[in-house]
Order: sequence, then structure tokens, then C-alpha cells
Amino acid sequence: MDVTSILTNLNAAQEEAVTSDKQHLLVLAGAGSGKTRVLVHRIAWKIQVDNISPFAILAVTFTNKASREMRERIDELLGISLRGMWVGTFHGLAHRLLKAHWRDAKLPENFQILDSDDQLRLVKRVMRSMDLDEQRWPPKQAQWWINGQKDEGLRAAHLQEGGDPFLATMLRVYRGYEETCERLGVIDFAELLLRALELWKYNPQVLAHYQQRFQHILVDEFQDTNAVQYAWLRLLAGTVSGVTAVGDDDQSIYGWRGAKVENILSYERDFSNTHTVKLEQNYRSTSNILLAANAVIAKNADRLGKNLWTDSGEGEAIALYCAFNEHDESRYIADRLQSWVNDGNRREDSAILYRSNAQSRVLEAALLQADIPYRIYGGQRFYERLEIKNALSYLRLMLNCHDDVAFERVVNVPPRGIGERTLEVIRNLARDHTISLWEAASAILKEKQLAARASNAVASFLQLINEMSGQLDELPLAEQAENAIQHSGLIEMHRREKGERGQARVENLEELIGACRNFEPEDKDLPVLPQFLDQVALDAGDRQADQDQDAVQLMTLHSAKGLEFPLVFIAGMEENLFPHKMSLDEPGRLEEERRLAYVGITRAMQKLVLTFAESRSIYGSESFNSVSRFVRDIPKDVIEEVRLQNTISRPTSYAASAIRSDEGEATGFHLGQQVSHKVYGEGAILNFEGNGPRARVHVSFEQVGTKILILASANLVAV
DNA sequence: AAGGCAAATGTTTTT
DNA sequence: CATTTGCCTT
Repeated sequence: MDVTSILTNLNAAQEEAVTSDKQHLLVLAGAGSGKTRVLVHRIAWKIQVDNISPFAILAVTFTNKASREMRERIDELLGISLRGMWVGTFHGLAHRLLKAHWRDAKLPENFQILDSDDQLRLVKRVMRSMDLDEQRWPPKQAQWWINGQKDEGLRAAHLQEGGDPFLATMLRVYRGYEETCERLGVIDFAELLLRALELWKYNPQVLAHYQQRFQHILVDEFQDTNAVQYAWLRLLAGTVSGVTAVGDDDQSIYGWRGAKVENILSYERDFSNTHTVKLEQNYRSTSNILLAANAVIAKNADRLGKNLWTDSGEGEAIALYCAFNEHDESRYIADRLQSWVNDGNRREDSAILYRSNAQSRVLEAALLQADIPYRIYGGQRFYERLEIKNALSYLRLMLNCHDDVAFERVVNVPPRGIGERTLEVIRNLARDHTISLWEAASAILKEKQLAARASNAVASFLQLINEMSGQLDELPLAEQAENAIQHSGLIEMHRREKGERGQARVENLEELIGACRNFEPEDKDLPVLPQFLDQVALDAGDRQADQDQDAVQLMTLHSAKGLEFPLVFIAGMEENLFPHKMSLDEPGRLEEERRLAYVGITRAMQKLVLTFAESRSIYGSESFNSVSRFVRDIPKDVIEEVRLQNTISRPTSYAASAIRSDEGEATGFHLGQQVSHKVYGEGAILNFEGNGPRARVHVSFEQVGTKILILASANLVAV
């Protein structure tokens, strides 16, 4: 094989990374610097030059999408079989390990994976059995807390309550939840990782096997690893294997869910004999866009320090539009998009990004109005939808009637007269005798402990499942799914549901049958249903397809990471929205928002359009926010402020905020600012009027509405 | 046990 | 504002 082909079209830094022969390699890859490329080419280099067998390589990513992409690109470059090479997500690989070593991991052979919805239900059940007040102790919070502990590698047994009533309660729930999971033989996502770590920790012979096997380990998006994932990697690498870690501290935006940027710093300490390469040349964006991105991120402290540069031209200025309100903002974006299309561009090549999903509504309305096709990413994914989860629960019960999570979910869906009371009897018996709900239900029927009506309902449910699972081996997957959906009455239930929602649910159920038909099991010799269920649990399915239509893409800034578009809009560049007000208290949070802004800006290849609204209704009431600090951090000479109808370049100030800041400086307040008045309470500044001692201010108070006050005597206090 | 109405409650998301 | 959740009635 010709080795030079691996190195063609690589720049010096990329080549250095691909060919590095130090044991460990850390690649700090700026946005758009060819990160995946380096990863893929390094794998090729390891195989063809260092003669490492694909069998001895493990490549790990965070998302299924990233892992699919990596597989495809390795395939493309090498054109050889990837057989034996492990490429997957952290969770996927952990699952694979646990399946192979279920005994050592102290799991039942056919353990089920809980998604966050299942997990919440279970936490709720545990908390209810502990008689905790759901108002005082929200189950969501407990779930969050438990996952947070697990992400840190902490089990209930490792923790001390230390007299703190909050901790004490959380810990009790954690213990109860752990016990329940253990009894049911189910594991949640965080558990998947923690178990895989413990599998190696407590079974040195298993660990040794994998340590010997994997000579080289590659990790993508290293800045997103949490404590458990990092420990897992260290353990696997041992002292012999090499580790290539690729990441960007400036793109760490998942700290709030346990990701530790510090892992990048620890890396050089924990893995000796490390070489670090920075990829700073950007192949994606114009220099104006990079200038903006660099300026925004420069305000963060504790960066490893990278500066993106490009040798492509300046490109166009970054447009900034100050809208009156969110409708005006959306209309502007739609207009701008329309002219982009009229100029012969594809909608597909543009994206509208925003901080929170709630912003998409207004944008959608404007696009609909303008007749511009769009595609929304985010929100609920296919296998997470209620109707799909119900259908899957029937399949799970057919496979294993002792699956209590599935049993709870669909025992009375569609309603068949098995209510809370009946269920409570079954639950109690199951708990007292440590048997499954299925067994408890059967026992109760036999002993005739129920009223005739409830008894009949339970009996017919058990019979339904029995009948369906009787045909398990005979029918193909799609027909089993169809049976489940038909005979359970699920499809009939949604048909009767009024409105579009029912219609959509029926269609989704039909799509599920299609998905079953298209499913290709990894191992053709094993039963197909369990493989299907596992796959579905680990990959909730890409959001609505409809790929064929040329459409604008709408998504949150978070989900835009890793993508690029010639034209990018970022809507809602306002204080309190972006940076989000929730993240203003903690400085670490604010830095993460700044990185999110950096991620957003660096998605744009040719043209970036930032918009903000002077007034925006949030949850029904109007709020007034000033332009985001991130916009103010961008050098003014790369910004072109857009006014209605005409476009003016204003190197000195933004027209809209100029008025504000002038008045703001004179009065100590600015438009939209939250202030407090000792009689009227809190409100927002709507307008200023006049100058000097007679200056007046319009304030919209939350309690009493809008008042006009003499600024000098109102004694307003900034909130 | 099921359907209807009032009240609460609102970041970001992958697995 | 819009959706979900819990309580209350039939």
C-alpha cells in the first residue's frame, strides 16, 4: 500500500499529528481544522506504517452519528475490512463489554437498558414507595442528582450524608433506586459506563485481556469525557497501549452534564510520554468570521490557548440585525434566506441556530409564512416518542414477560380497566416475594384476590402477551411488531385520538413497522428481537428524516456542534437569553456560554448573520433585553449593522445600542434593564424621555404595569 | 377507573 | 403563551 497517499493534502500540523510516534498524542483541534480527518488518517497510519492490526485498534466517540461517520471515512480511505476494529460510542462499547462479560459484571444475561424516561419513572416509583412529597422532592431533581453522582463514579455506598437533609434524602433515593435496578436487572446510561469501568476494576483478568488486545486507542471530542469515561480510558490504556486524544477545550459545552474539560489538562500528567499538537489552521470559515470567534473566546480565562487562522480571504462582514421583537427578527431571517435562495443557493446550506428550543416556534411561523421549507433538529426523537415506547414495551414483554419496566408502562395502555388500586395489589405482592410483576399478577389471579372486573382485565392482559409471545420464533420482526401494535389496541387507541396528534402517532407506529422491516441484525445467528431492542435503546434514531427536500435547518447551538453551513443565522443574541440568565450566577457557567457562542460562530463558512430583538415575549409576558455581550465582544470593523430597508456600515457603534449606551451612561440605566422601585416593585425600563434633572423614565412593572417616573426622584435601584 | 379542568412551570442533550 | 402535571369529579 502506498503510504504517501495517507499524507497527501495534510498540512504540517496535521501530518505531525498523524505520524507522531510518541506513545500518546494529544491533538488540540480548533473548529474546522480537520479533526476527524486527522483521526481517520492516524488510524490508517497505525495500520499501514506501524503495522498495527485493525483488531488492536479501538476508536471511541460520543454520538452514534460521529461513530458512523468515522467508520465510513476509514472505509473510504483504507478500502479494507474494518473487521475486528472496535469503533463505537462510549455507551455502545460499554454495552458490548457488559454483554460479553455479564457474569463478571454481575448482571443478568439479558439486562435491559433504561433510557432517561424509563429512569424517571423508576425513580418516581422508588420515591413514592418512600412516601416522599413530590413537591418538596422533585423526582427530576433526584434523577439528575443520581446521574451526577454516577458520572463522577460514585455509588450510594461511597457517599456520606453528613447531616445535610438534602443529601440524606437524595442518598436514600439513590440506595432505593440502585436496589430496584439490581432487582429488575436494568441499567441506565450512566450505569452502563460505571459498570463497564467496574468490570475491569474488579476483574483484572478481563482487563488484562483488553489491555493486551488494544494497542492503540483513539478518542474523539475528548473535552466532553466525564470522570468515569476518563478513568475507563486510563484503565484500558494501562502502561503499554497508546492513546490519541482529540479535542478542543474551547468547544466544551457539556460541563452541565458532567463533562470535564480538565481531563485535557490531566491527560499530559496522567499519560507520560505525550506529544501535543495544535491544529489552528481553519479550512471552514472566512477570516472575518474567525476574527469574531477568536475575539469572543479570548475573554475566557484558563484556555489552553489556540488562535484560529485561515489563508482564505476576509469574506463578507458579519451582519447584525436589531429587531423590534421576535416576530420582526424571524421575518428578517426569512427575508434574508429568501434572497439567498434567489441568488441561486440551496436552503440546505443554511442554518438558523438558537440558544433554546422555545425560540423555534416563531421562526417556524415566519418560514411557513414565507413558504420556505425547513427542518427542525431536536426535540423528541423517534424511539423516544410515547407511542413508540409503548409499542416497544409490548415487544419487550413478548420477549421477556418479567420485564417489569415494560409491564408497568403498558399494563393499562390502552386503558383496559387495570387501575392504580389493582396495580398496587400486584406491586405489593411482587415486592414482598421478590418476584416479577408478571408472576405476581398470575399468582393473584390464581388466588382470586381481585374483584371479577379487575380480575378479568388482568387475565386478558396476560393472555394477550402470552398469545403474542407464542409466535415469537415463527414470524419476522416486522410482523411481530405489527401484531403487537394491532392486538394490543395501541393503533386503535391513537386512531380514535382526535386532532393531528393522533394521526401523527398512527403514522409513527407504521414507521416503526418499517424500521423493523429494514433492521439488519449484527449477528445473523442470534435472535433478532433482542438485538433490535438493544440497538434502539442505544440509538434513539435520528430526528425526522425527510432528507430529500431542500430545507433550511433549525437547531440549537448545542446540536450544531460538529456541523458547518455556508450561511448561518444566530437568532436571539440577547443578554438573559444568550448568555442564558440561568448561567449568569456561576462564572464557570458563563464561560461555557461563551464557548457556546464560539461554537455557533465557527459553524459559519461564508456568511454569518446575528440577530437580536429589543423586545421579546417569553412565557406570555414581554421582556426587554440588551444586545448580548458576545456581540459586543466582536470587533466592530467586521460587523455590518443592518437597518430596515438599507444597510449602513457603522464602524463606531451599533445604531440601536448607541442610543442605549448614551442614555445608559448618563442615567446609570439602560433600556430593558431590570430595576426595583420601593412602591411599585420590580420592572423593566422601556424608554427614556428628556435630559438632565427633568429626565423621565418609562418602566413596565410586573405588578402595576407601566409607569412614567421622574428619574431623579424615583430612586430606582438596579436589580 | 377514566376523563375533564385548573394550576404549575418552564436552558442546553447524548447515551 | 403552551404544554404538561395533579387533583377532582363522574
